[in-house]
Amino acid sequence: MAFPTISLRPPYDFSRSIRFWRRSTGELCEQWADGVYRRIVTLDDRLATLSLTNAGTIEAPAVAAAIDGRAPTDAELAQVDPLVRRLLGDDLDLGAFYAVADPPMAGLARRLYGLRPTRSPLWETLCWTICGQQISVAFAYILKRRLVERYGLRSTAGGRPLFQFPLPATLAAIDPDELLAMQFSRNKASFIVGLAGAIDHGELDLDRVPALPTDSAVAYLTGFRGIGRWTAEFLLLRALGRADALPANDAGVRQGIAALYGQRLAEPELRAFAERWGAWRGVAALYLLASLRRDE
DNA sequence: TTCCAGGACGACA
DNA sequence: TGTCGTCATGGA
Repeated sequence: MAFPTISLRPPYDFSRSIRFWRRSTGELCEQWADGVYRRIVTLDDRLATLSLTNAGTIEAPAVAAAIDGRAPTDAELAQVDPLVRRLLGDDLDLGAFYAVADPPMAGLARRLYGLRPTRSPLWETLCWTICGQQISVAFAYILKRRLVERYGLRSTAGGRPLFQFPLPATLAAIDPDELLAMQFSRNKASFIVGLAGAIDHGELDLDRVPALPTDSAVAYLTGFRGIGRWTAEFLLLRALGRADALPANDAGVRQGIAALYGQRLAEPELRAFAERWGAWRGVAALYLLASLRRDE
């Protein structure tokens, strides 16, 4: 069956970009198997499974899109096109980043040529980031998986389970003690249930975040309990692809700089160091994180 | 055993 | 305003 293709901004390495955030095979809200990326999306207020496969090259990138395993209708395609572009970060001009990279970063960019990490929904990413506060990534994946399995909406795609991340209203209604039993810390349980409630009550409006400049978005988000500066910056980088959002307190970013530049920097020094990348400091942070992975 | 992971918060000076 | 203790778990 032929699926419509969506042309993307070059350079773009689909496979490398999809793999970037996937550091666990236990991820339930997205799938990457047999060259197909799948995620539950909302079209016309109904849930559907979006499938993407590579249909181009790094210099002429394109993806083929399917909805629920079939070709999307014209009306669906009109919604899928911008959704896919947001998901794959098509607005990010890697060529412009590569042009401002200093020699070590330029070397890293050559190694990771075409990497433009996939984005994920704000609420899901916010919860994931809170799961990841302070603990190892591996354990954070375990926490997220438990949350999704218990409270998410299960479906099946490609013969495997695929979940919609639990809605704020669902998590707002639970007793935080339920999360303690799943090995969430008291703080994490309180943060997630509290933020879910803030969204459910209209106090926290994640929909307004994309329209805010990065500094304003950080200020807005850190006004809520459980969201510190690292969480806000990491969220903006991962969920919205904000090129200038630098999670300077990130252990991985610090490691990446130590490995690439031989300097172990604390947060204030790291922010000053990152000024060399200007408005691309967030993308540089992503490349630093990628540089630490054995499979890259 | 100790330290460190993709930190945040509250108490305290 | 800046520092410190605490929270939680697992791997090195």
